[in-house]
Amino acid sequence: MSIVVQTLSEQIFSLVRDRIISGKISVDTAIRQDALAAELGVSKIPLREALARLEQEGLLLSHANRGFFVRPLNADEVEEVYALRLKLEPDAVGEAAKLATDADRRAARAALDALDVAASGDKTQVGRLNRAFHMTLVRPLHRQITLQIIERLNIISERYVGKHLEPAGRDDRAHNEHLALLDLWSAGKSDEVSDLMRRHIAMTLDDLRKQFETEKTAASA
Amino acid sequence: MSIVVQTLSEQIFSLVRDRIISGKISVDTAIRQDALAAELGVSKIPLREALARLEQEGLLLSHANRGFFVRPLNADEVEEVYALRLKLEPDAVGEAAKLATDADRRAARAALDALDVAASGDKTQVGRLNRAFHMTLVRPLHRQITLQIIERLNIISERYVGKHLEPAGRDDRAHNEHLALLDLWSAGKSDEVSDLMRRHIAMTLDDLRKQFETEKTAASA
DNA sequence: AATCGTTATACGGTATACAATAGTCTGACA
DNA sequence: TGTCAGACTATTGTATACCGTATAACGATT
Repeated sequence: MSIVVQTLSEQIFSLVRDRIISGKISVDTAIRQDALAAELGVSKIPLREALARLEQEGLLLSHANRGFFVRPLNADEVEEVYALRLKLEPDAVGEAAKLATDADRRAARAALDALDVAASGDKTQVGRLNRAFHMTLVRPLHRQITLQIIERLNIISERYVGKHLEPAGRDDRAHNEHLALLDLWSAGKSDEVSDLMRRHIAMTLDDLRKQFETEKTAASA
Repeated sequence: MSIVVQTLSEQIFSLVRDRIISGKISVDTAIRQDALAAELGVSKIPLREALARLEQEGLLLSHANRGFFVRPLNADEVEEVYALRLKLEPDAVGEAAKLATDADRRAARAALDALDVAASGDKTQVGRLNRAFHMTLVRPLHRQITLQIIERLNIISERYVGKHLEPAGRDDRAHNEHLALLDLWSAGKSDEVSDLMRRHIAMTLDDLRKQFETEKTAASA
């Protein structure tokens, strides 16, 4: 167990990232740097470093001399992000299943348990823990860039899921799928887990599409 | 033509990125922040923002209180990056071929011309212009995240290519492949250009593999 | 030789200042 | 009444000076 020192900039990065994901920061107005820095009790240097990182990560946009804005959501990007996930994540999870150690399997199990706990309790954590679970299925691959990209795609997905899918029965289905995924994965059934992951992602995309559709018709009504 | 204001931080980002790509910055020693800032005639604030971005981009690594290091190259990462490119780039180029406008085609042509000029002149620009050409083939897709990811993968690739492949006859082959790519792409032959791109990437990977092999045996001799 | 202090260097961060720019407000003028 | 120039304001982006501290290098000690 290696201890990891985190700089302020890195802590702020995660903190602001989570605020963006959970929709706590307005999309239309620039982030007030002085105000946010004061609120967090830091100076603007580590804050701006974190914001620069977040722009690189695709969560923020910056206009010179106007500041940083949360990247707006739109239906096209959903298609894009899920298309990318479908290309990368199922294969990665399948390969990772072959490489997973006992410790990896325990970690995945633990992540799923934590997700279940949150699902029947602190809903605000569901998104984060869902992502964490997904990532444990990829991590044994030990491919840093692949991992980073998949994590980034999961983060963006989470913004859409959190915003548009207030689960109704969805919870249950996700839970069952996750359980099945974990079983196949733990058994090293590479192809099967790969297939299931493909379907798992595709179904979420489908839910999002439908939701976007109803929201659009509702808006035009 | 929209004018774009660039902050210092963004300029430094590109500048340092190019230095990393071209191997001008040592891999083993931390980047001396005040020295580099002084050399560039800026303060450490925009410099550190740029370095934070570059870490997010996967070109640097930071250890708290020790600073930023150039990410070391290794054979495993080559496999990883090219595997990712093969999954994303051929399809993207194929799709983009369908969507390209006349202006897009002119831009691609121009990018290839610029690359050819550099290939028989200022070799130091070949890497950058090669990447620029590749990106013109993807750009009409208008998928920002896909584009960013592919560009990032191309940048990482460039480090390896620049470091390990001193072209001998390779130049010619690349030129011919690029020309064929551009023709198919401009003709909107989606599947064909996709296939050729797959082969184009695979061949470069193959060259890199061989080179790594000979370098390894040479080192152990 | 290995371990343990000591010291120097550079990093991460704060506080403060300031020029440049974008947005806003105001008032004159058509 | 509408609009347009110009003044005013707020905030960004950058610089400068400074501090505490982690890390590494070095030397002393056993």
